[in-house]
Amino acid sequence: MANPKYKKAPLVVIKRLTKYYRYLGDLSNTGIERVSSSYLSEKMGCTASQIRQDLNFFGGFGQQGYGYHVKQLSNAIGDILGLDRKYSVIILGAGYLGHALAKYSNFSKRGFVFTGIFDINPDLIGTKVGDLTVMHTDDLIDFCKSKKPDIAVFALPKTASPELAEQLVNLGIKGFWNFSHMDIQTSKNVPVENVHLSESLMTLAYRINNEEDEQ
Amino acid sequence: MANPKYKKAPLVVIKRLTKYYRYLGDLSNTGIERVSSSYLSEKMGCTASQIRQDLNFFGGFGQQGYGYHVKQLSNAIGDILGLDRKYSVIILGAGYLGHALAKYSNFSKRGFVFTGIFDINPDLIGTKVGDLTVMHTDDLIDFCKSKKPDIAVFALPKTASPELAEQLVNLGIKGFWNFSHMDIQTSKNVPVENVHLSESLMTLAYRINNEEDEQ
DNA sequence: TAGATTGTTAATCGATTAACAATC
DNA sequence: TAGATTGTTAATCGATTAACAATC
Repeated sequence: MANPKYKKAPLVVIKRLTKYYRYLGDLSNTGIERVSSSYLSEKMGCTASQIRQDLNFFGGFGQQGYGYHVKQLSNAIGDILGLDRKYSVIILGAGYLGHALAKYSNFSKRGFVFTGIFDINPDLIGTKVGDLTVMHTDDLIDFCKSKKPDIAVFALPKTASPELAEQLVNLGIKGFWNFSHMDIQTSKNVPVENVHLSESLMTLAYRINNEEDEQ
Repeated sequence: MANPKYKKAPLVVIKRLTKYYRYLGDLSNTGIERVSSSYLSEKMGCTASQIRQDLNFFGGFGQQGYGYHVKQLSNAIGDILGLDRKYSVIILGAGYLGHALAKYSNFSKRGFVFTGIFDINPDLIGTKVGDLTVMHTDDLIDFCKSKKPDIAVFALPKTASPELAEQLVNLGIKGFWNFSHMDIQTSKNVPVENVHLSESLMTLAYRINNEEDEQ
């Protein structure tokens, strides 16, 4: 499944790749065709050396004396990240967070297509979220069997049952995007990307109290 | 403003501290009084050595032969993170994301109190979000002058004006929690915690394609 | 050609892990 | 006391930066 053209990179590199991808998209939108590692490094607040090191890990995308071709590089990074295919995504939890994610158009632009949204709250079942209709969680298994989604989003406020993740993996879910408090663990080694909002906010609190006046 | 009891730590350590805090809270809720670094490390999937190293950075919270007192340690970490005070938080953007954040009760439990929510959409002005009433962004400056909030959340779908952040800093905002695409830069060195959801989702895509079968 | 900028190696820096003495 | 587990130092590992030769 991995793009055999590129060797596997450490996660720190990948996280930075997603940032480069965003900046390159911005540059492309403003019509800029070429960019140097030093220009990008200044914009992004990192070292030019790091950018070149990161990119060179996957092969030579640049040209001496010229720099990098913005669109070409952007496409290459897209390929590395796996954005050259589509992902069917289901959302578990049709609260405000589920809504926010389902309606955020940037995701679909990158190939993430929301195909189902589920909840247990009877007031929500049948209501519309964009193009989708909220389904009952009882229908989740049947849905997965027939539609084979790739990614499951845990947008539930509280902890879901731990067995649910295991069940979903057996139904073919290949990755989890987890906004819930719960830790997701499955017998198969399926990747889980956690977005722990409280942890992010607490980090901000620390920084507010400890970074001021710093340059 | 920083808690003078504790020296300033690298951000990687702080991020882990927030995780320890979460796990300790869980342990505390299930009535467990003491915990060892090795037990915690197994639960969390890290090394016991790292936990001890992290905690020892701030001083000796444990006791040889016994381990750590859960509540005591949790409180100490809370103090380090700055959760021993209250933060007044305003939300910019009353869409689904703004709603989700405002209504998430876990934040207020940790001292983050939402005091205002703003939008430019006339259909939203005056509507209720929990206890709050959505205000027009035109009223933002007056609000800040009188209420002096600490944290501003950028929950806008698109990019806001870059000058807005600068203006908010001059009005006393001490930190930003940024969900928008935009990079927030201000003349004063005010901390910005970014939650770039697309980057997180793209990382998941990479991992789906490159981690499978791994143990 | 000269200038610019990459690709790439080597040096540095910081973070993680291992190990064990201290001590409850 | 003996056992358990921290506190802490030293060793290892990995990531970042600096430097410069290669080359467009």
